[in-house]
Amino acid sequence: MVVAPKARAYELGTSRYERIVDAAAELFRAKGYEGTSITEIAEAAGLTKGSLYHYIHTKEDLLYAIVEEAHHSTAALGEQLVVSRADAVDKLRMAVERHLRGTEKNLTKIRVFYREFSGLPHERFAEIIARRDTYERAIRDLVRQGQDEGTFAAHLDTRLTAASILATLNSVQAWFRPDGELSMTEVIDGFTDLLLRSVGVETRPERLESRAR
Amino acid sequence: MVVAPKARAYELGTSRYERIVDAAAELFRAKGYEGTSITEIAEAAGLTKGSLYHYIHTKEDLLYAIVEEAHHSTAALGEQLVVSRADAVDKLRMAVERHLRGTEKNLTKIRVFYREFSGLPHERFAEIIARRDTYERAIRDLVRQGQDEGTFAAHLDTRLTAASILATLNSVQAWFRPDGELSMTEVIDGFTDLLLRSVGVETRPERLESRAR
Amino acid sequence: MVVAPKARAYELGTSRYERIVDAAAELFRAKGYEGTSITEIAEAAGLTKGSLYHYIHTKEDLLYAIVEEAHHSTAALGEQLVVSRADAVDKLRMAVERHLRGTEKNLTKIRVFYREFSGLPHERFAEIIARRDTYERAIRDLVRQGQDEGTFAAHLDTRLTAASILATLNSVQAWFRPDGELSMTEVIDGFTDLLLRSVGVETRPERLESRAR
Amino acid sequence: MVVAPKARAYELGTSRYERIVDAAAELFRAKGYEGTSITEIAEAAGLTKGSLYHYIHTKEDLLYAIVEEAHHSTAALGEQLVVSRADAVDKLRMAVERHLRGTEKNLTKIRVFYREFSGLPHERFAEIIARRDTYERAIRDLVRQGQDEGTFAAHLDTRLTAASILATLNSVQAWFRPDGELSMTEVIDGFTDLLLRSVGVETRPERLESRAR
DNA sequence: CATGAATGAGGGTTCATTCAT
DNA sequence: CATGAATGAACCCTCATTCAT
Repeated sequence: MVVAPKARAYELGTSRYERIVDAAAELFRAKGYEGTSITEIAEAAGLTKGSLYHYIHTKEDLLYAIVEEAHHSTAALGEQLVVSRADAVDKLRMAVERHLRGTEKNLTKIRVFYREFSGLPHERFAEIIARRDTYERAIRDLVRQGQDEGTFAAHLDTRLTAASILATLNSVQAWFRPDGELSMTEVIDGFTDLLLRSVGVETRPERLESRAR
Repeated sequence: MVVAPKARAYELGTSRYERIVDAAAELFRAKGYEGTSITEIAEAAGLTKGSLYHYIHTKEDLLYAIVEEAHHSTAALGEQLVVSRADAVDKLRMAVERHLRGTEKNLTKIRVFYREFSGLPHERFAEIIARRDTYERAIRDLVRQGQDEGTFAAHLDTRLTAASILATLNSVQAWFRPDGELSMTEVIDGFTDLLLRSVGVETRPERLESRAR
Repeated sequence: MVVAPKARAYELGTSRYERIVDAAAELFRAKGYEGTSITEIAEAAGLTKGSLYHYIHTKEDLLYAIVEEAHHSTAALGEQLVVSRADAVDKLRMAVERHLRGTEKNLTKIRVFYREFSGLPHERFAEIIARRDTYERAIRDLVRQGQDEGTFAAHLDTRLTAASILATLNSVQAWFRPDGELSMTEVIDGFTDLLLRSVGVETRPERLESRAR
Repeated sequence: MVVAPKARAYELGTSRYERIVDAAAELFRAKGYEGTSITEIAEAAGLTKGSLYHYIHTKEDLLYAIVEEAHHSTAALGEQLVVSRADAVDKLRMAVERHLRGTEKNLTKIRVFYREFSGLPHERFAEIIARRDTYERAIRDLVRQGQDEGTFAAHLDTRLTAASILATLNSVQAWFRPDGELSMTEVIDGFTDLLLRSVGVETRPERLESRAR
């Protein structure tokens, strides 16, 4: 029933509402949705439990808001791939780059999403699945385009290939740390290299002799 | 504290205890650990709530039992890779085959594991992470071995490469359906092909012209 | 409803039933009646929970049996005081001696009694109170007898005096340890001395100058 | 862990929190701690079970609060005896008076204390024992002082004498009734008389002939 | 807007007791 | 006699949500 956050919440820059959502995201990531109590969220956001309900209708609203924000970027990416005129190789490069930059930007919320999305109520869950399918289809189309253009191996099964690409990209949220040893740029370069080669595109020939692992 | 299931449970073929664990696994997969009540598990297993406690000490025990079973096969795989004398290409084939056959065999429990493992208490969680690290290291060693043998591209970063391989293999539990369009054999073949090529091994040259997607 | 232990239980020397009651007494003393589970009692007596019920009808039966044994000696003592022809001073000596020897002999069960008797169901509780009142009346009569004989101070309130005597005697179960520094003989001597003097009987005149504390 | 009642509870005169503690004390006295359910306490205090938990963290907290209040007065008494300059006879008079006035004032809570203190968790129990030991030592010192001053019989064992005094004083909670035949003043006078004489102090000589039982 | 109080449904767990084998 | 299995009632506690002030 209650879907949208209350009106006024969107208006201010870093509004109280955003502070609440961010606090909830951090807690949900660390302790899970069910493992986090409304009281904890209120405390983390600097209000009391009662006051919190001036900004939300339901605990689930918070989860929805987080999931929504987590998907904003990815959702757009699928559409861009479809309308783009680039060749498949460039599209794949673009997909890796944008997908992982999105991951970098919304890391916490995306991690919450991966942790909790299977617990979402049916309607929400279906919505998510639908978006994911759209995105996956865009990747499949990309593979087929590459095969048509002759740059991707012709024998590839598009479903498996898309699954492999998405699995690799989606896995990053689980282990990437902003202050870790690997920068996101390195991840993007490395994965682009691996994924292109996996579909049969010769890449980085110049480095093949010169560089070590 | 209480970790082991009560003794007698293990003895019979498909004992009552196993029925309970299976029922719990199915429910946890569908509704999540927190979303499943002890009463539901008891009903699904054909007992009353009180009777259930003859077989378990705690709801968490059930989750542990499931997670444990989910990991039995994978844990062994890592060690086998380390001691094997095969070359890196064969090892990678073996890893894909065994990993995914394990996924096929314990599908429900592995799905529960992926859904719930981030909510495990610290000690358990650390244990899981340790096992995963061991496995990941085995894969990294495999990649390095391939580079040493000259069959894998020398420029690969072993961490990213291992991450990509594992991401691909681990993703299967999320979408594979025993009665789906793709058989596990097809998945194994397709992923072996993609992963070998991603690390720079020329594969299936004969099919490159002949077969379509 | 169920009051008596099952018939056969009484027959053997140190029967299984007695072992059970003793085990229960020790546990009740240490953990309380409510804090002790039937399973623990069964284990301590070397049977399983199910088997235990061949010897008892109810957990409460065990408590009753313990309380009963705890009172056997004291109950008799009251009657003996009433029928005795001794003078009040000797009667008081006798009461202290017998009461505390009874405490020494049934220490564990008496401690259980003092710990749990206020939780007994009404009927049982009333029974206990009745016995206690009888005993107390015997002590009051003793005091009055002493006053009539001219050996006890005439101004004493018999109720308060009896209360004080009983309080002193009943307190021993709480702190006496068979392996402690004080032997029961020393306790008996010390309390006899104190109580006699409290009622106005000159005692131990010979030691008054010679001995230190 | 959680020991203190929630903050606001202390502020008002007869606050809701106090009403709850009083209700719990009355129930614990009548039915025992284990025998009283949280629901009953809530009902007796005029709230629902859920609301009760705004004021307490745990059922045990209620018991602690009661035990604490029960000990406030007695704890102080021990210290006063130690620092007092009075002679032993006056100190004993003071001890009886103050101890029993404390009993009178906190009768219900003290009765709960005596009924339940053996079931307290170790840490709490040890705390109580420590306080009791301190108090007992103060009484022993009082006896020794009396012996040094020459007013108490020299041969008394201080441990037994203190035990007897405390047993007498502590027994009052078990049978004293505010609306009973004996007033607390009478109890105090009677016990003072008995206890003084028990330690060898001649008392009430004038009444010896004049008054009857 | 803010909040402390109140609620009620539900959850996991314990345990004395019964009973078929 | 012995026992493992089963039961069901009760218990303590948590928590999202509502509401009067």
